[in-house]
Amino acid sequence: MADGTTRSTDRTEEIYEEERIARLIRLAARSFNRSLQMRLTSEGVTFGQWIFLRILWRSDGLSQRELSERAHLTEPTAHTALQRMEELGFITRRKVGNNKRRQHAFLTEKGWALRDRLEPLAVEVNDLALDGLDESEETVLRRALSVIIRNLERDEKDAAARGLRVPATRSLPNI
Amino acid sequence: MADGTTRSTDRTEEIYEEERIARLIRLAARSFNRSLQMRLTSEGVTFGQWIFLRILWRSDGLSQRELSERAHLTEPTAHTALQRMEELGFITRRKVGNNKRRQHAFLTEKGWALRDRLEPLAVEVNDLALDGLDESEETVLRRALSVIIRNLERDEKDAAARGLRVPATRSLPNI
DNA sequence: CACTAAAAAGTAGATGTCTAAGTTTTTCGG
DNA sequence: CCGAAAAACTTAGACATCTACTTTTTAGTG
Repeated sequence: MADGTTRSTDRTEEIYEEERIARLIRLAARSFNRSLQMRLTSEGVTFGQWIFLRILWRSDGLSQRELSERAHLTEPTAHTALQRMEELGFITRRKVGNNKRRQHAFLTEKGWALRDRLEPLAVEVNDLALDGLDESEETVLRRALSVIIRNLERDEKDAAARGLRVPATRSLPNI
Repeated sequence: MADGTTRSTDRTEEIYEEERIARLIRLAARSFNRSLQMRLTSEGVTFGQWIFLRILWRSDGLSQRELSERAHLTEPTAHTALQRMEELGFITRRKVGNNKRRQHAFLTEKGWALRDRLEPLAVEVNDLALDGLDESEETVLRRALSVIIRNLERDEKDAAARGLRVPATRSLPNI
C-alpha cells in the first residue's frame, strides 16, 4: 500500500461512525436469530415455522393472506411454509363457511402442544440478551427502536411515492 | 371460536411482552436494510456488494477468507459475490507475492469511484432513522445494543460447547 | 343479471445463502 | 525431506425467499 495508489481512509472512518447504529442493529438481530434458531432446531422447528406458530397461537384460524401480512412474508412463502407445517401435523388448512377462496390455518393438538416447549425458549433468549441492562435503559431502547422503525417505514413510503422500490431482497445477509 | 376448543390467549400476550425487544430489533434491522437497498439499487449495486465494498474501502487487498470473516458470510458466498463484482469491474482478484493459495481482492478505479456515490446514501438513511432521538438516547441505544450482542454471542459460544449448533440459517426471514 | 374488476391462492423460475465435499498449496513433525 | 495435516479456495447441491404470472372465486355496477 506504500505505492502510488495509496488512498486515504480517513473519510471512510468518519462514515463508519455515522453508520454504526445500523450495523449494531443488524448484528443484534443476527445474534437474536442465531440464539433462538439453535434452540428451536433442537425441538425440530425451523425459524420460519416459529414465526407462523407464534401468530397462530395468538389468532388461530387466520387466512393465508392474513398470516403472510402479519409475518411480513409474501404469499408464496407463506403458502409453502404452511404446506410444510400441515405435512408435519402442526396445522390443518381448510376453507371456512361458503367462501371458497380463503384458505384458513388451524392449529392441531400437536401445534398447540408446541407452545409449552417453544415459548420458554424465546423468553430465555430475551432474558439472556438483556442481562446487564437496567429498566430505564430497556425503556429507552424500546422507544429508540420504535422511533427508528417509524422513521424508516415513512421513508420507504415516501420513496415509493417517488418511484423507488425495494428490490427483490431475496434474503437479508447475516450482517 | 366459541366452541369447546376455545383456548386462552392470555399467557401468549405475556410472552409477547417478553419477546418484544427481539421483535423490535428484527423490525428495525429489516427497515434499515430496505431503506438502504432501495437507494443502492438505484445506483446499480446490490446489498451484498455494498457489504464487500464497504470493507474494501477500509482495507483494500484483503484475501477472500478475510473478507468473508469480516462480512460474517461463508467463503462460498464471498466467492460468488466477489466473482460477480469482478465481472462488473468493481474489483480485480489476484494472488499476491509467492502465496499461491490466497486470492486477494483489489478495488478498481470504478470500485473506488462508487464510494462517493454510495456512502452518502448510508449517511442519509442513518440520519433519517435517528430523527427525533436526542444524543443521550442515542448513547443508551448504542450501549444497549452492544450489551445484547455481547450477551448473545457468549450464549452461542456456550451453546456450542454443549453441542448445540446454529442451523443452516439459509436466510434471515424479514421479520 | 351479466360482465368486469378485485381478491385470494397457487405455480414457475431466479437468486443468495448455506453445508458438504473436492482440489491445490503450504506447513510441520519424525 | 517426505508424507500427513491444515489452510485457502472452489464446486455442487439444498433451500427459503422473492417477483411475475395463472387460476379460481367474489364483489360491484350499468
